[in-house]
Amino acid sequence: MGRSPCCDEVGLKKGPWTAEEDQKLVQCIQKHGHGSWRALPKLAGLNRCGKSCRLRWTNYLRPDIKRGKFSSEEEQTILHLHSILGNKWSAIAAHLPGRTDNEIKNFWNTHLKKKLIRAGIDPVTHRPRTDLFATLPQLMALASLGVPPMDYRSLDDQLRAEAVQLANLQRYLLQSSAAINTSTGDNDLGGITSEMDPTNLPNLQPLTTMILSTDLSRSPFAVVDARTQLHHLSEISCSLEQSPGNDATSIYFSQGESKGLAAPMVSPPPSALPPLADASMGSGDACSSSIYGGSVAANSFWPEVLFDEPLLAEFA
DNA sequence: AAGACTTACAACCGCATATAC
DNA sequence: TGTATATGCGGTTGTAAGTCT
Repeated sequence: MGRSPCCDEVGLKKGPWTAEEDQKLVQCIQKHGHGSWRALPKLAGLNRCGKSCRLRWTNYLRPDIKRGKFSSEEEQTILHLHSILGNKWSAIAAHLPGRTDNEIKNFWNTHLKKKLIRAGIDPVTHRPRTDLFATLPQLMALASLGVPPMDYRSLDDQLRAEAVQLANLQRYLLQSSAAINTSTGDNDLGGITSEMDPTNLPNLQPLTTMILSTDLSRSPFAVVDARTQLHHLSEISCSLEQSPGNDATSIYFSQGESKGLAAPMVSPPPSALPPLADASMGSGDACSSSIYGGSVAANSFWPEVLFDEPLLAEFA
């Protein structure tokens, strides 16, 4: 075991390759192949280590490398494969002819990762970012009305109750946002308390408690998704566009049903709820849809990732 | 025009695994 | 079977080019 001593040799050149070095390397590989990368530099007359030569060849000089911008199809493929394989760049590259793992990795780090983050999606899990939700208790502290008793007799009951609470929270946050927009134009929720009519605020204390105590790892994705979606609402500074049916509860239950959860028995009247966030702000259906190429259920926040069974088996 | 900042990507580093002896 | 070496991989860095102020 241990590290290769291949690059420990002193006096070897590092840094960018010159055209002359490239030419030497290409000619040597065309003539002798690359049976041993360690032996190759000497053979080619290069003052480089074998590792550097291998990298230069595989990432840049190989004749079958496809250069230029990634097509939208390639982008979709990378997103899809990354959702399954994670940062297995070489495995992803194997499904994209002509693209190197290094190139895909760079494309991911400079474009796709940022795109997902802007959309409120965790680039690691490909799920809505739950870390954003960490600040919700502070928001919740703004709504400090009475606490009604809640009796969670079963998980389903708990989920239903939570859905109602989430819907209330959504309404509250949207009201907050609207109040801020009209009064100050500011998006800082820290200043909303005096702007709000307390009689319109839902009772949010049970949800605060639930947020702090719930084990998210055992919660259905739907709960996490709905919570995250609601958190995004706290960041709204743009105008809110009417979009019937996109309330928290419908999101919650459309996801819940897809995960095999019980159908809802309680649902707030959609007409009573304000609309969901404007897609242009970088969260919600439209944005996710544009990222994932349209594989988004009509009334759900999160796109259904289409897992490729043979591929999964391959990497199981 | 120039400095600050951002973006893109080539290249390096070090760890993990495969292979040779 | 154990150890040394070679190779591959993923994370990170350095820097040139582009953009903004």
